[in-house]
Amino acid sequence: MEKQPSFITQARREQIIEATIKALDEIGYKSISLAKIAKIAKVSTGLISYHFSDKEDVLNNTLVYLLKKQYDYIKEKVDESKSAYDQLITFIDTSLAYQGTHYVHNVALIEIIFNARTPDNIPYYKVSDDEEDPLYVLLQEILQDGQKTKEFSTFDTKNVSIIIQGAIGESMLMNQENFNLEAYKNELVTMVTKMVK
Amino acid sequence: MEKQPSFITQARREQIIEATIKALDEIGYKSISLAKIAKIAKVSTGLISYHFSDKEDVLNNTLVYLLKKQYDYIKEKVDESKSAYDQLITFIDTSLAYQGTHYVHNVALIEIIFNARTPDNIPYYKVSDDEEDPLYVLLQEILQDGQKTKEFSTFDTKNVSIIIQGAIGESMLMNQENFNLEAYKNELVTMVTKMVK
DNA sequence: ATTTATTTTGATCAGTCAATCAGATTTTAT
DNA sequence: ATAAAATCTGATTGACTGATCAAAATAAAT
Repeated sequence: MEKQPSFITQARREQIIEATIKALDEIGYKSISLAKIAKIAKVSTGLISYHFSDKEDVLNNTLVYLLKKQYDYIKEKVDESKSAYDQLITFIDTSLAYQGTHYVHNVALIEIIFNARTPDNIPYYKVSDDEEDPLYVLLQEILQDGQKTKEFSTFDTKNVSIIIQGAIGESMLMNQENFNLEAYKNELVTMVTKMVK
Repeated sequence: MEKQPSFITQARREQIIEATIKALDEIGYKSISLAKIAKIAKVSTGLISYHFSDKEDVLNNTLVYLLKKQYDYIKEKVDESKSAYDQLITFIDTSLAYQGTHYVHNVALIEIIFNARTPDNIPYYKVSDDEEDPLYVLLQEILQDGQKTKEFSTFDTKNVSIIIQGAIGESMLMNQENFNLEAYKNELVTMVTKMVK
């Protein structure tokens, strides 16, 4: 039986993870150092090594933390809707809204996904599979449900998931000044409706 | 008047840039070093410094090189089509095809865009504007043309450009094994047709 | 053939950083 | 109160890397 980590350990780990997120936003993956994380978290560098096996372990845990937060946020909202169509719109709305409300988290997510590599040196963005990624699974399930209930027409749910996720993801990369998130949301909802109905 | 770089200089610079692309694919932006680039290019580290001001200069020139290659490839094909609709389909086809034929170039492009930062530490992916990016401009022009000639319905060309570019870009990140690029291309063309017609 | 300019090498230097660890501090158990 | 365990610090170490530069090799000019 595994021993539960103490509350102090849990709190420290979260504190270090939050500092890592902030550091990723400020200086990026390439320049991040344990010293920088320690400074933001206001702890010593040694403490990071005490709570994590190494730097990679810190970043892996930060990635898991970020993915879970994002998924939980979206999943909770989607579950409030009943029809497949409403769920689909909620999925889009919430995904886009998350970018506004959790901007720094999104930046950190991008920084890790496009830099972290598996032990055999394969980048995460090449690994991340639409069959593993819970958000992809959720979106595909919504589309499949809609086809079952005849709300949606016939199309390949996997490919349409990729189109929608791509359209959502692309807006993350938009320059905030020249970009009207609300207008984009409306346009995307209109277009997705044309696609699936 | 500026002196033209000699042929040797031009050839060496391209050799180093091609080695950089290969290195980015192999070990990624984070781990890339002048020593690694030098090893792949089969030259000494000092030679890189002789032809480029610093490491950042190497990567900036590699980015420009990659963007130009991609744009030229797509632009040439698009210009062969006449109607706006044909151009739009060609744009999608060619963009997706480029990923297949120039896979390593695409990986290198991703590695740089999501890591390189401006002197004031702003990531390129936050800078890259749909108003500057030639590919975005090209796509928006196609959409605007189609609206002028009544081939397309009314919609916001900027936002729809983002949707289409997102759908194209997302497929770059797909695991090659479980992903049928040809089927995706067909689905995307179908969906984009529904969107713009 | 000789001088001058260009190109290339690889050793060296200075700086950075991840990881370690001996010892200090705090918490928990007895 | 005391011992044991857990938590934390910050200096140190060893490895790595970008950039420099003196000297060598090559090419071009005279």
